[in-house]
Amino acid sequence: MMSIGTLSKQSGVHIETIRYYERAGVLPKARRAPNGRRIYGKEDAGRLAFVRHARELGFELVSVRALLALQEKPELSCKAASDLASAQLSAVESRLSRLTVLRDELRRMVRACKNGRVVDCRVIDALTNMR
Amino acid sequence: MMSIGTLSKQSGVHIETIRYYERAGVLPKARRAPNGRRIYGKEDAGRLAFVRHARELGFELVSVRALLALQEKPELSCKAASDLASAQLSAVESRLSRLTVLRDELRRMVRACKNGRVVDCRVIDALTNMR
DNA sequence: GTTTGCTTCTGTAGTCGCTACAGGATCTAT
DNA sequence: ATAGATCCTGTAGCGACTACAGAAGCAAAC
Repeated sequence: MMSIGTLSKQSGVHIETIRYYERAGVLPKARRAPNGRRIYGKEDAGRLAFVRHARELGFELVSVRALLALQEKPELSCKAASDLASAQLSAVESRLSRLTVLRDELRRMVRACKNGRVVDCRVIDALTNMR
Repeated sequence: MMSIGTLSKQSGVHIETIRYYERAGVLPKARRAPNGRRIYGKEDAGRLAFVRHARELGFELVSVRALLALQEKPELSCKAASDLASAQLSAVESRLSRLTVLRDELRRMVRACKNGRVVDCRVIDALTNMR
């Protein structure tokens, strides 16, 4: 049993974000103490961790909700979960390859600029005369 | 000399985005025809291309504004431009390494889920019992 | 017992980079 | 003259937070 502040410190998730997650429906409506304050148990900490981890993996909140819905019906096939993960995987792979191209271009840009004048600057030049 | 619609088609940038860029100060206030409509020349198309390319490289609009300000003072050293590009480069590199970790984890998750039941599903499990 | 200061509450507004209208004006083509 | 395309401004919406304002409660020092 802990307050929202404790959960926040423990998880590293801002208080406002925890409340936002409740509003957004990825955390259940929190139990309240008689004074109206939210109280959380271990289960809540686990669910918050689940949400955070999914977010870090790039899942959007709609996908997180979908995964949570699956979790609550353990008799179903996990095809849907695996489909979500596959979709996520190809999104990540395409971001990776795009980012690799960008990194190479930025490296070239930085290397080409050895503190000359802006008029000779390859950084700006690279952005201006592209393709 | 062209209309905003033509510039939009030519550049592949939405009309609304072009107007937004003007509002955001990364495109100059457009020249207007007597009827009040925006008209653009080659120079504007070039600047729009600059902005788009910088955005695709992950520069935020504030950085784009900074790069444009540099561009207008060609007598300065290009250290500032190169600093911006270096910052951008390390941001991209850290995103890359994070994404690589995520990709591996997602691959493991997908491989581990061979359409069993949710109760055995490694996708959800991987998100729940992490670290 | 009161004052200080911390935590929490709700509700609303701001962020970034667009995107999508609504409602009106104006252009072009038939 | 009329239809449909294009343009204008202004405002609101998106996602995933983040940041406040103003009120209430709580714990501890004085």
